Amino acid sequence: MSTERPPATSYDTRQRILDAASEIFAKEGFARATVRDICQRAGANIAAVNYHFGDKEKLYGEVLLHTYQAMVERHPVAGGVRPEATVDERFAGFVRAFCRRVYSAGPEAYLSWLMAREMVEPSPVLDQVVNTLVRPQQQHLVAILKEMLGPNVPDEVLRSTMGCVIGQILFFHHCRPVVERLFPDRQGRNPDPDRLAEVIVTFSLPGLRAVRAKYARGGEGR
Amino acid sequence: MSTERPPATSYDTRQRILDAASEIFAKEGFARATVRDICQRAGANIAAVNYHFGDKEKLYGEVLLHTYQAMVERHPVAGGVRPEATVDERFAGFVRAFCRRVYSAGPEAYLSWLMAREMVEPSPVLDQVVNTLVRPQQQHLVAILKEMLGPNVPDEVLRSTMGCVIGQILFFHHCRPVVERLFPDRQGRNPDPDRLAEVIVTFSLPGLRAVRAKYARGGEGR
DNA sequence: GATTGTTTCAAACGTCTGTTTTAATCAATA
DNA sequence: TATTGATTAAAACAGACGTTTGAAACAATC
Repeated sequence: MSTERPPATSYDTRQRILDAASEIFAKEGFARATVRDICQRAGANIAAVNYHFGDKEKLYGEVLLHTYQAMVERHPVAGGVRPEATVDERFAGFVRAFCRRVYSAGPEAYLSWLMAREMVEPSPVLDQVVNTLVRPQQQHLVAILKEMLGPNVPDEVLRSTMGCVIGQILFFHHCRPVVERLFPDRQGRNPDPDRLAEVIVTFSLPGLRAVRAKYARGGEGR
Repeated sequence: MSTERPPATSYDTRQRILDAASEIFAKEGFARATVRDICQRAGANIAAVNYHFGDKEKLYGEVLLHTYQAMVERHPVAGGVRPEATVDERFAGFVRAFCRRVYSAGPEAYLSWLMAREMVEPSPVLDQVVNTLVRPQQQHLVAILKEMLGPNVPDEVLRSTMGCVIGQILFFHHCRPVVERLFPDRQGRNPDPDRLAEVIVTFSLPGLRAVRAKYARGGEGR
């Protein structure tokens, strides 16, 4: 339409490369993914990556940022629960949204795979991803947890508790190869996000109350 | 001493390569680790890997199996708690032993790194590792959980609960790059295994009782 | 229609990797 | 001491990879 942005054809190749790259990076990882594969799937020439993105690493950076951004918009952190709801409900909303992110299927699952790989082979963009995209999520959860655990809980316990919650959510994703081999009958099937979220909430709420009770001093314990 | 085993020198190179390889595979991953680096660190010739192990992949397989085996012997699954102890104590022992395995330092940490990489890029030996080394650990935990959750709990819930427990333990290991960037003051420091285990037990016991209560029918509910 | 700047293309470059080769070295046997 | 088999060593091989090159194709401007 306007003359300010690059013409349609070039934008298309750029976008096609981004799409192909997000799939191949997610499935193969940065090292095993080849620019030849990416360009072939995108129907572009090998030189296109260097022309449009500079090099393989910058392409990867753009893929990771875009994919994470899209996922945050697709599954907002509150999980559809209004801020006026009870803490327990907001907690359940957070867990449900997170589970839906992690246990999606198809192209929506690419982010989970990319991030899992980042945990083992961090790339230069991870700093930016954490600071601009992960931190808001973490702050949302910590705010909820602070409300649930009371004002006296030390920061270290708050962090551990946060780890307990997120760890439960991520387990079946991060340990999938082991789970698949332990239970071959379940092979290839993702856990149902909402049912998993329900189990995690059932499991966590009493634990959170126990932690609160442990640190409730000064007339807080009922 | 005896003439039956290979002479000392050759055994030494073989062992030196194994040691060097476990470090480099753990730190760099299978793909980024080069046989040149491994042989240089082992003080051996490049051809030694192929001579003693066949190829890079077989060397890796032996490294993973040996490392896992050593860790199982170093931190037995019961965590020093006797079988006559209460379920809660045995549960705490399991969690503590697992935490100590995952959050060791130095060469003892190699297994955690190797396994974390396996979760993202499974190798052919993973089948054997899971079946011969992981499964006994899992069965030990499941036996404890069955005792804690009662007979009526469905297998799927049992599995989810197991995931909740292991997920909590693994979080700070599997998500270390994110945790480091969220809390730069904690950078480089592993969580203290025993304190983390304590938090996880405190957090989990009430959750486990809640799950038990949920599935306690037929005169079980008090 | 000529010109300019952008985008595509095929081919090649240079590097790094796992592996193989072939000869040298070593230890033990006869 | 001569011989045999196992081990080490240096060098080269063959393939894959990210990147670059230089020309061709294209679109927009004058």
